[in-house]
Amino acid sequence: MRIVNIIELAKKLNLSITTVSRALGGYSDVSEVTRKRVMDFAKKHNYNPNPYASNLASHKSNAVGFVIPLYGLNNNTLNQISYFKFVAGMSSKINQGNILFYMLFANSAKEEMESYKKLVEVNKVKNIIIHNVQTDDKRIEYLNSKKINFVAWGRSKKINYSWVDLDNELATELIVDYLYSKGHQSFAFINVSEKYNFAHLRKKGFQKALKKYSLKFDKSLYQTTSLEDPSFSKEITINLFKKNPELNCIICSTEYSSVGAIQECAELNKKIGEDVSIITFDGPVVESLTNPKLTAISHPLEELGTNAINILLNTQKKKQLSNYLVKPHIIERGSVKSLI
Amino acid sequence: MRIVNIIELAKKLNLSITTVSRALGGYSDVSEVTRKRVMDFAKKHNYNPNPYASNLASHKSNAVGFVIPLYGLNNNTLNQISYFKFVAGMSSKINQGNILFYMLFANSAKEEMESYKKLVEVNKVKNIIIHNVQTDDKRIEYLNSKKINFVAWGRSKKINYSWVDLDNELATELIVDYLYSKGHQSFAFINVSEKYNFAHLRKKGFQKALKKYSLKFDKSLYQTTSLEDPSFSKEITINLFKKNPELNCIICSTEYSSVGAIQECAELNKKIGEDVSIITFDGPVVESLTNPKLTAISHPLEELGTNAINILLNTQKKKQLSNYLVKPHIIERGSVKSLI
DNA sequence: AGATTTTACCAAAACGTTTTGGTTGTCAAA
DNA sequence: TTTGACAACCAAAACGTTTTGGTAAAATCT
Repeated sequence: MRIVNIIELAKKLNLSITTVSRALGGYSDVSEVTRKRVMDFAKKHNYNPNPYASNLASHKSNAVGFVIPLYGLNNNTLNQISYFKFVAGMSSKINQGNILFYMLFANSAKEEMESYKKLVEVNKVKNIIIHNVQTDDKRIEYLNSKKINFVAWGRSKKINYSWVDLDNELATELIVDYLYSKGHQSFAFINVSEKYNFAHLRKKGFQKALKKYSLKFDKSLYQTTSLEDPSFSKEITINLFKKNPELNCIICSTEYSSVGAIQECAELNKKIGEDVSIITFDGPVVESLTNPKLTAISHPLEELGTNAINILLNTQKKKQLSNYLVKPHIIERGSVKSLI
Repeated sequence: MRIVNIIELAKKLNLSITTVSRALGGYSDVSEVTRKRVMDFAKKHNYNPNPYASNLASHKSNAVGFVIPLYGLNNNTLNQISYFKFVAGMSSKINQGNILFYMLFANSAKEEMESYKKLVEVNKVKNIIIHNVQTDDKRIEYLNSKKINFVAWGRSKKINYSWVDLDNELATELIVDYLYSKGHQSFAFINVSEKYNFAHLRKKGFQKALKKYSLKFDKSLYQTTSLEDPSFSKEITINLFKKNPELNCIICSTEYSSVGAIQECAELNKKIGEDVSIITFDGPVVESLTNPKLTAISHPLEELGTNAINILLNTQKKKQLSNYLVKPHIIERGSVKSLI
């Protein structure tokens, strides 16, 4: 006697389909006594409304969409694992609520935009999380035009949307605080091109912290690298040492650049954690696969994902912009030598 | 004048809804002339059948489910990136067809089994891809009892299901072929515990190839390591060199073990590609982040994903078991020295 | 030419929900 | 006692497809 649909459920309960539906849906025109009876009975028989029927009838799906690009910068594994961890952070919320989660992959810019359209027009998704936001982003334009509820992972310079982000400014500030507390007063910073807003913010925090300790911003110790090429950051490291033979401390903005720095230090026979201190933004490689593992500023992608979906589901009801700035902290792994 | 559903489509075409539906569905009771007219018109107006309506009406959902574990062995980044790449391989097929793709995450064994049940009972998914199959797997039992169409990524010892897998036996055979062709006749093999079937097959291929060249299987050169701990494989490497001071060639079954081997070689001042040759199974770390990058046997996860979903969608119609064995090949990156 | 099969089409039912637009009965206010 | 408001319920329509069970006309066979 397995009850599979709302019709059988209503029959057994001696109620109309309408009342059962509205009891389950939390409407106020059902008495509390009846509601409890319905809910208990539904739970007991493990009734789950057919999502296809329910989406069809209600026009709104409680689905969340996410598009992962597999081209350009995002074609590198380290970036992909970021997406993975971010999505994993969303998972518990998705599992709890009865939420459909649609993840699409895009192999080109064109496919990416089409994926968003597919989410909206085919899958009828009303909630979307986007990332790598540009100022004047076409996706935002589109999503607004379709009145889709969305949250961005990362901030562009012009913000008129809900977002979550790492506090990149605080991150570099904490790094400098930490290094200073270990007696370091001179350090190179291998950052990413400032056209990326997160890199801009990291530089800002870096300079702010320097000022705090009355340290000078030395242009020859500040370098930017492309986002993907480790060999390029190796060259940067070579040049840094050439220009500054005394250099004994490097801050890296990406895992790739720290891998490059590690390799060059090995070649120069400089021991990390001894002759040279390296501190970086955390990630899967430097946390366990480099030798030595690197001291890093945390980059809690799961937390970002969790907050993104929380905000998404809240703004769905409240219709009000909201945001969350994740606070990082230092994770010591011994690649920074104390000079005191 | 945007056409959004089949009703408007039929009206504009001066055909019945039935005929439009059947033309699009590829039924034979529609003339070729009409079919072409319908298909062209539908394409021109970017018509996509509402998946909820279509699943509801047809009782068979064209939805595909996939569960990613985030606990135990699968909690390590390198394993997670495997899932990611596998899923990415499925993506183009999913994007093309009007397929709903459900991806769930599980933080415990209990949650994992529940995720499969959720896919089947709540999401009404009829097609599922599973992985890490055990002999006598509870999931298979469950999926069979619910008559769910599924494909496994990987084979257990007892197979009565459709599957895709890397040809692990051929992989180690090709590795030995390659090493032999470079003049190597003695090599260590750091494998994984044979309780994993893929490791068993890799050993089998290894031994088969040894026999081919009349080489002896030297027990002291064959070691197994845990699947996650790089420091452990470092110790194994130490021991290998202790017992076999002449050792100049190592085969690694996982990225972790090759990272361990690399680190130990560095400590012993043995140059890779010169003093010691290393060859491994390919992955994101050894392909670009180690120094040097390692020569490897390809491990095309995307291809596995693509084939898995192809088989899944085919078996849906034909109701016949099927499988696909992906052929690997050597990718030279200079970590193997030629002795000839 | 008449009978049969095949081709090409269609109206209506079905899928399992949600939503709309009610109705009925009870209770308080007039 | 009538009126209005409210609480608690329900029948039927709607959502956009697919499928079922047809029909009429054309083609083929006897």
